Amino acid sequence: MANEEIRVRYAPSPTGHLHIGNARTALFNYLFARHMKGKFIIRIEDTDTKRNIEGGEQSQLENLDWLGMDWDEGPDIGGDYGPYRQSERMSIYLPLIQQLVDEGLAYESYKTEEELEAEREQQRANSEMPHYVYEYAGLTEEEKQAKIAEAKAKGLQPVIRFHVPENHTYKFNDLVKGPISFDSESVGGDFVIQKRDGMPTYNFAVVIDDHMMKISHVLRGDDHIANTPKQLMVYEAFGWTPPIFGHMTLIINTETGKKLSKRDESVLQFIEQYRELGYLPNAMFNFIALLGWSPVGTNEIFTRKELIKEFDPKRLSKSPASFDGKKLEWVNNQYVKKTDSSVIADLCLYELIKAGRIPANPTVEQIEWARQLVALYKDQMSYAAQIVDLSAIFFERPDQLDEAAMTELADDEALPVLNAFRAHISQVTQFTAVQIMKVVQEVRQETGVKGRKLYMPIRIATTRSMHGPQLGESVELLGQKKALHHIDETLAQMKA
RNA sequence: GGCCCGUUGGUCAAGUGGUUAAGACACUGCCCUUUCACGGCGGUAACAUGGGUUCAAAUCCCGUACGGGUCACCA
Repeated sequence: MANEEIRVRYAPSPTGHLHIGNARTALFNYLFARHMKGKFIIRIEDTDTKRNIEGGEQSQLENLDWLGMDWDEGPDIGGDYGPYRQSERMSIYLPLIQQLVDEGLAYESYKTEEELEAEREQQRANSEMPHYVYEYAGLTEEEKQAKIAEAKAKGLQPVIRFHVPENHTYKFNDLVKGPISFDSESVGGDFVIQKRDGMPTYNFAVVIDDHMMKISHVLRGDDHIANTPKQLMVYEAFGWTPPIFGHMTLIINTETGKKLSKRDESVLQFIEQYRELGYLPNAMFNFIALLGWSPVGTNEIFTRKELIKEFDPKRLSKSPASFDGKKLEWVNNQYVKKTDSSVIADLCLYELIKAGRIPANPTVEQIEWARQLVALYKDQMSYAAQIVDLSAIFFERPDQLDEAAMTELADDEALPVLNAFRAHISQVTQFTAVQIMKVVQEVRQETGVKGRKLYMPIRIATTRSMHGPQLGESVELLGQKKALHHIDETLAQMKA
């Protein structure tokens, strides 16, 4: 095993969009593969035909791609160990299931779901752990056959259950958690390996595929720990060597302290939602890599390349990772600031159009205007969708001025400043930031007012707010007409 | 309930027997600045708990408490 190629996989079921938790699993597998110069494989686990959704696989792949992960083998590109969809691997599973049955390691089970549910109900009532009870216990071979014949006569379809060995301890050395062991009694009885509809179950198919695809390491969520002994049993039954397992802690919601649940609405859970808000893929990649893993130094901002270089599964955390949306915003802002303005502008343009702030088919002038707008806010923007609120003063009808603003305007010097500014600014032919600031200087000379007493009234009157980006640029983007209109409204208000 | 796992500042998170117990986010002070933001320099604040082991324990062992995961013909 030691010299064999490192091969890891991300194996989603196509039941929905790419969830943060899954994205993280994929990402760590990806980093591990790239770091070790091994292979990263994608396999679709679609054995639950009822839960598969239209476009689920496509969405998973698209979002991985958006995050910047590439894979060496997968359902879309094939590979030497295909097919890469479990639903297409029936011809591999079926003979192996039969083999176990022939060897007496698995058997047909006719207990119905109702019976099983009743059984579990009863056990819970007795405060026992719910578990399957061997249905042919104490029967002779003849009696057993008779029971099977009876079930068949009723038209019942069996499932295939795996015989769980008794008095056996299953141990593995987890890459993240260290040594873990389970007694065979603790897995809940003989488990199903083939469902009534003929499909293999997860715990069976995953073993077959990982073995056939020569997977060397399995990095997955904590929630799979309890499945591991079952899988080890299957490896044992076939005489195969299991891969190395590493169970990563789950991502929890800081507010509730619980595992991020898809129904949890306090946190956006899907990669697509962040994409839609204008988050940058590299920032998401960076942030997700820090969820349950920490680099050696104190730096937290890494390129994909650096992360590949730095990644070490030994540094995967043992305690739960908490999803902190504020931190994500900060990380994304770090990226926004250093990303090419035109990229940010395009994302913002999309958001502005979506918000109805600019038309769906903007003119060249409108696009240019939007670019200038974005440049003003780039440094403080966490993600592109924020441009909509940040730039509200350029779109919404001016609100009432707040008390603090009115206090500023109540100053004796405010009125002369505004009157002078209005007189000059209405005459400007080239309405640019440079010209506007020139006017401000003229007002200064004319009135003798300077500093805050000069700038603040102008800022408030034009942008209708005490705060905002650079004055010249802001007023330029407002446009002459709007600026004058705002000034007039303000003057009217001051007289009232 | 059984079995598994975890517990360092408000929130994350380094730390693997001897440290002034990193760093980040958030909060906050000062500086920069016409304002906001960005940026720079500071600040407040932590080893769940009780027993061991040891010259020495956040680090190792046991118990307790709290939290989480899992117990499907879902993955």
